[in-house]
Amino acid sequence: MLIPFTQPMDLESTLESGQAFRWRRGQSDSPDHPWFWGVVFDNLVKIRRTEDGVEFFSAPDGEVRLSALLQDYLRLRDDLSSIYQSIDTDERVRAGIDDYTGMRILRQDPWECLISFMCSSASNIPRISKNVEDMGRNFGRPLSLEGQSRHTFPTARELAVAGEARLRELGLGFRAAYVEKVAEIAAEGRIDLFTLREASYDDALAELTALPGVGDKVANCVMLFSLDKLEAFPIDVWIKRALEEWYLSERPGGAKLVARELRPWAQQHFGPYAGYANQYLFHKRRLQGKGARA
DNA sequence: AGCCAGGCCCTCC
DNA sequence: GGAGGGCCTGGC
Repeated sequence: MLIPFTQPMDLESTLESGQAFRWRRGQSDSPDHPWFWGVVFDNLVKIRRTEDGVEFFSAPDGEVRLSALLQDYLRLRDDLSSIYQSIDTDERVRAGIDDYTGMRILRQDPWECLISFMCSSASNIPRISKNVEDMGRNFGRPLSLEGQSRHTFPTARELAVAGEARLRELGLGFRAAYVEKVAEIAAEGRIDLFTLREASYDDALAELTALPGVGDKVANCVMLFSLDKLEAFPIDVWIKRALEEWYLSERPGGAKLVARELRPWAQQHFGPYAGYANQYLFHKRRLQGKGARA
């Protein structure tokens, strides 16, 4: 099915910029319009950009049923031109926008997003992807589309039943205990992530960081990528480097802001779509590498 | 070999 | 309140 869409939409940077960990490139496809395979809300989806829009296939829900959800997931209703206008305050963001025009923040399943970013502590994207995929394969339910097989991301109950020991076997390391605890909390209904979409930024942050293994950085990722908090501003080592070198190194005395002051500064500086600015700066910085200062 | 990764938590001062 | 070390594991 084709979702007609002529506004900027770059699937490659959107799906491969470290927001989500389940997207894989299809093999032997036309290089101009590669298929991306992934799992979205209990559906196996393959998707690609075409001249006219976004084309996709899905199962077990058919394309007609999944179309609205996918538009939602891809945030096709975000008006990128006005967002760009809002965050384009300097040449650094401008360069990111020029390089990755059409990169969008995703609107993911909050549960999968939370557990995925809990797994990101002191890790890296290939390993996080492996952890998430392994959790699905071992504790989720099978999905198939056109002969390809993947698994749903496990529910809170499924992960709670799995337990720390089995999660450690999958290579989650010290994160396994946190995942088990949070899965138990969610399975018992002691936190409802979807209602946090309606909560204020501060309230959502407080609720999330009360969870074991969830600190300021992970909470901001979850809020940005799944809870509609586009002002969220995750500060990891890449963003910290980028801010310090690109924005703060020339401050009087070269005084560096401590981490606690960094986010308020960024949210003030970049405005209500600070999370979009974050994503463009992060993606550009990460692909440049830690040594690049230009 | 030893250090570091897209953090978090706990202990100390 | 904030600096510093420990934590699983894989990769260089």
